[in-house]
Formats: sequence, structure tokens, C-alpha cells
Amino acid sequence: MYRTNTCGELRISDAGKTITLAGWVQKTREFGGMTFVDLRDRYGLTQLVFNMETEPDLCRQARDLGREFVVRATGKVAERSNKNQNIPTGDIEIHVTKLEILNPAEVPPFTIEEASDGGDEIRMKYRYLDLRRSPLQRNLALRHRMAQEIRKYLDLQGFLEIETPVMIKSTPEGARDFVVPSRMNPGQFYALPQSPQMFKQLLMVSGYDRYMQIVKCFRDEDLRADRQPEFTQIDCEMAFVEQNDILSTFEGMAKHLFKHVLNVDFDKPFLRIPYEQAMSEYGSDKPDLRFGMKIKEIGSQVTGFGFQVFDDAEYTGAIVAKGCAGFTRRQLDDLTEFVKKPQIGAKGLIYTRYSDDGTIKSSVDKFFDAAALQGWAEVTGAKTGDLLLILAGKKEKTLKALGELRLEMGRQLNLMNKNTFIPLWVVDFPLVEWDDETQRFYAMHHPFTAPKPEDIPILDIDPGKVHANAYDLVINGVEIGGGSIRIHDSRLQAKMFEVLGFTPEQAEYRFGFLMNAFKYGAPPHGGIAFGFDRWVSLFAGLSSIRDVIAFPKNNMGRDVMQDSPSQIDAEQLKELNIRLGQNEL
RNA sequence: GGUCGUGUAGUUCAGUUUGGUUAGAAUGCCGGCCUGUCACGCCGGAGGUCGCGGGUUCGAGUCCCGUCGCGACCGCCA
Repeated sequence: MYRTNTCGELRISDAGKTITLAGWVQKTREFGGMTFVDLRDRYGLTQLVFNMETEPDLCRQARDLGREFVVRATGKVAERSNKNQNIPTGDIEIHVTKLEILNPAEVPPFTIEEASDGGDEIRMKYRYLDLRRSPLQRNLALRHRMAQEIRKYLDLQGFLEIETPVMIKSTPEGARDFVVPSRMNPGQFYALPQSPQMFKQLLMVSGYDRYMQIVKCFRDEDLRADRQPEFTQIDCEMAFVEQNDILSTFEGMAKHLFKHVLNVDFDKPFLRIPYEQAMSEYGSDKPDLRFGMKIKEIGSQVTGFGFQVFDDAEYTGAIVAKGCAGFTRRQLDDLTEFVKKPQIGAKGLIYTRYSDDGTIKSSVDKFFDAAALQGWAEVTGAKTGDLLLILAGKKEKTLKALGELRLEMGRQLNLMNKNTFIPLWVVDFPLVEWDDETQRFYAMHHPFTAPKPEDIPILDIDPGKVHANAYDLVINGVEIGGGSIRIHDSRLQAKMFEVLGFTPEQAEYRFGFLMNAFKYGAPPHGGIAFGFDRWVSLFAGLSSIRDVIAFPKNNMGRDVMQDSPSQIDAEQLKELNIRLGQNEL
């Protein structure tokens, strides 16, 4: 046997046993007469002891060990005279009788400990070293645990895990595709799937009425801390269901995960909020409900006083920051700067302080008297001691800005505890959105999403007003997953393509196989897909998904360890029938 | 495509506002001392194209222009 135990399991009850451990040297501490070595593996840290008086050769050998040497040590488990409360193996140590260096190591560029001294860049370059650290190992173990629990739950619900192809047909709708040239079919390309959307719908047509897959998806779009070019979805589809069947099945899955991974119970059903309410109350389609501070419309209260900004505004809204009447001029200026950033895009910020001493002071006192300001308090629910923050402008933009301001206040006031989880369903999304640039409607979810039956009559007249049977699971302001009931009627699907501005020929070229399939008895069906990486990072309390992916890419889509993407030889290009443009040569 | 931040020792950073002698600290590394450490301690040492290129200047880590890397965000992501 290579080793008899791991570095995390020995306890005081093992004292006296002769054991063999193998692992990495984390640190050596040398004294005149003795040497301590911390030996690490995936399971923990165990202290090895060498005594110069009793075993001088071994002790000298131990002193030559460097950080991250791979060693095997045999010895006797002994109770420590000085115990370490901080680690699980802190009551024991190993009196080593045999030490083997399995592999020496160069000095690593950063320390491989719980908290490394290395920054992101160097740790990404040496990802295999960073992955040795316990925070990363915990994250990947959490990811594994969650994947197991998901499969366990869905298996019990009768879902089949079915693999779908990775090389598929390119569909220009939605995100940009990554493409793969076909050597055997010169000039033609596969695409990597943005999701297995059409395949899972075909599986419904084929009668696999409960499908699931934990699957890689690929989107060639610009990245963020929570977006990678390749990412993992928990992809699911069900036949013979209505929206509520799907929501309750996957609410069950979410609760199962919370219970069995974090030991968090939810006794009540998740809140369900229509899209329009989410937008009007939180200025976001993924509201963070860990705190209130709802947006209140105050337009009718503030117009007609001769204040141009309000009088001309399509919309005026406010949020109440509880207990913030004491904000300094400096703090308010900073908030104004915040909302004026181009990313937020507000023209300015108006505020009213309802001070503890009863005085009311606003940044627009010239136009509004105390009675008017008191009226605002009544409409918004602002009390003595509160601060009212007001934005005005175009409705949609102003709501989004208020939503950002609300989140900023939530951060400043520490209202976002990462150990509190408030899940909700956002429902009744619009079916399509208008794009000014290309002068056409785009599917908000995807082109197979079913309109709400009661809205079908206005699909021709006013597509922008049609609601969809589409839903998102949102937890703490993070969109964890989303899905819809699908269109299973080929005539309605054809109508949908028409609304999206496809000619019948274009629809046939891109989606013909799906529409054909629907002619042969498609069951009513719908599904959902979850961003697995985001869900793991949420459970891990992290804001970047990179720390829950073993080998992630940076924000330019590069793997800085492999240094990919990279050029390929002329020979390979020739074989693939690809000629590069002048810029790339 | 855009906005912002950042790049100095193996590593993490200070120094840049106001240009001026030999660019510092901590940690890691190497050597010495130390028999109960576990962030060990003490003494000593090595270690720098200040991202790269150009410009201004008597003089540039510091100012200007360009460029590259990294990070965050907006657009984008059905």
C-alpha cells in the first residue's frame, strides 16, 4: 500500500499506530534540535516530527525538504505535548522513522496555503498550483456535491440523463456561435451549442418526457466575472406539463440543494413576481430581495411646481434609505457621481433629508415647500431620519438607474448578507423586444417560447405587448436559471418566426428539422436551464464563477496557463481549407 | 466597440500628487543560531530591463504620446 492514511484523518484515538502518509510539504519549521514538517494532501494537514538527538540522519534529511516536495513518511502516531486547536489533526503528530522524497519541487512562485500571497494573474498562470490550495479544493468539492445532489433529486423524479451532440448546426439567432471547420466538408462548419435547446425539444417529441443533462455550453460573447465562453448548464425539459408543474419540480430541486448542501430550509413557497412588477419595484428583472427599499413612483406628486426636471420627465421615482438623513454632503455628492456614471446614465440625483430633529431639507427647496416635501414622505413611506433619493427621466432607463442606486445603497448599508438566500421566480416575461438598430423584434427568451394563450390574439397587432410563458429563478440578485413553455404547434411556431421577421425559407433553413419534427406528434412541453457555475459560486459565497471552475479563461477568453487560443500551422489550415485574412498573417 | 482602474524584487505592495544622491517595506528564498513550533523567534545575505517603445528635460519609476498585459463595468450575452 502506498499510504495507509490521508493527511486529514488521524486523531488522538490513532495514537500508537504505525502509519504511512504521502503528500506535499507545505512548510518546515526548524529548531536546533528538532524539525517540524507540515504534510498536506486533499484531506488536510498532518505534522511530522524529527528529532536531531534520536534520529540525526532523518532530521537532516527533513531539513533539506523544500516547499511542495512530494514525500512519503512512515512513523508512529503520537499525542502532541503542545496541541494545535486550529486544525482537526492538531492533537497528534507523526514520529517519523522513514522518509522518502518521491519528487523534489522548485520553489513555487506563490505560497500554497489557505490564503496565498499571490495575486490573480500569477495564480491563473500556475492554475495547477493554485488548485492545490484548500479554498479551491473546497469549491470544486462543493461543485461535485451539488452535481451529485442534482442528479440524485432528478433521478428520483424520473429524469433521464441523455447526452446531446457538441458539434451541431449553427443558428444565427441569439449569441454568437463558436464554429468548428469540417475537414471532410470543405467550406462548411459545425457550431458548438449555445445550449442543447433544440435537441431537448426533439427528445420530447421522441417521448423521453423527463430529460436532464449537466452539459457544457458555448457562447462567443464578451465576458464578465460571472460569464465564461464555455460554461455549464443544468439543462432540463419535461413533456405533458404546464408552467406550474415545471416551477414546482425545480423549486423542489432548489430546496433539495439548499437542504442537502447548505442545510438551509425553506418552509414557504418561493415568491413569484411578474416581470413588470420586478421592473417597477426593483428596476431589475433579477431583483435582490434580501432587502426592501422598493422603488416608488412619485410623478403625480412632483409635477406642476415649475421644476423643469420633474415636469418634463416621463417618469419620476424614488427610494427611501432608512436612517440615512445624516448622510453628509460628500456622501450625497458621491451618490450623484455614481448615478451619473455613463453605465448608469442618470442626469442627476435629487434628495430630501427627513432629519431626526424634524427639519426637512431637499436639494430642490427652491421649488418645493415643506408641505410638498411632507407629501412625498407620505407617498414613499419615508419617516423621520430617512433619506429620499429621487431620479427622473425616461421611464425604462430611470427605473434601471434606480435599481442600480438601490443596489449601491444596499451595499453601502450592508444589507446584502451572503449567508442569507432569498429565491424567487420572475414570471410573465415579454415574448419579444424591439431592437431599434435592426428595426425588428427579437425573442426575449428564445424563438420557441410559447406566448400566453390569452395574448395570442394580439400577436399580430402588437407583439411587444404579448407575455410569454417564461420564467427565471433568481437568488440574491443573481439569475440562476430560466426557461419557458415551448411552442409545440408548427403553425404557431411559423407565426412566431414571422413576427421575428424570418421568411419561411429562412425559418426552414435554420429550424426546418425542428418544425418537421413537430408535424409528427409533438407533446406539449417546456423546460428550464440553470447556470451551474453561478449556482455553485452563489453557494460558495463568491462573486466570480472563475473560482468554481478548475481551468477558467480570463476576461479576454484566454487560458493564460496554456496560452490559448493560439495559431495553428499552415498545414492544418490548408487541410481545413481555411485562408487567413491579411491582418492575421 | 466604449468607460474606469492597474502594471515597481519570486510574491504582495509603498514611492508617481510636487521630476533630483545608491528605488524601499513585508513576505518568500539562501546562510547562521535555536528541542515544542504550528503566521515560530533572532542575526545576516542575495534578489529590480520600475510592462514595452518613443518623446519632453541638464535629469523620468514620477510628466506627455503610443502600445501590450491584467481586472471591473457598459454595449453584447435568444
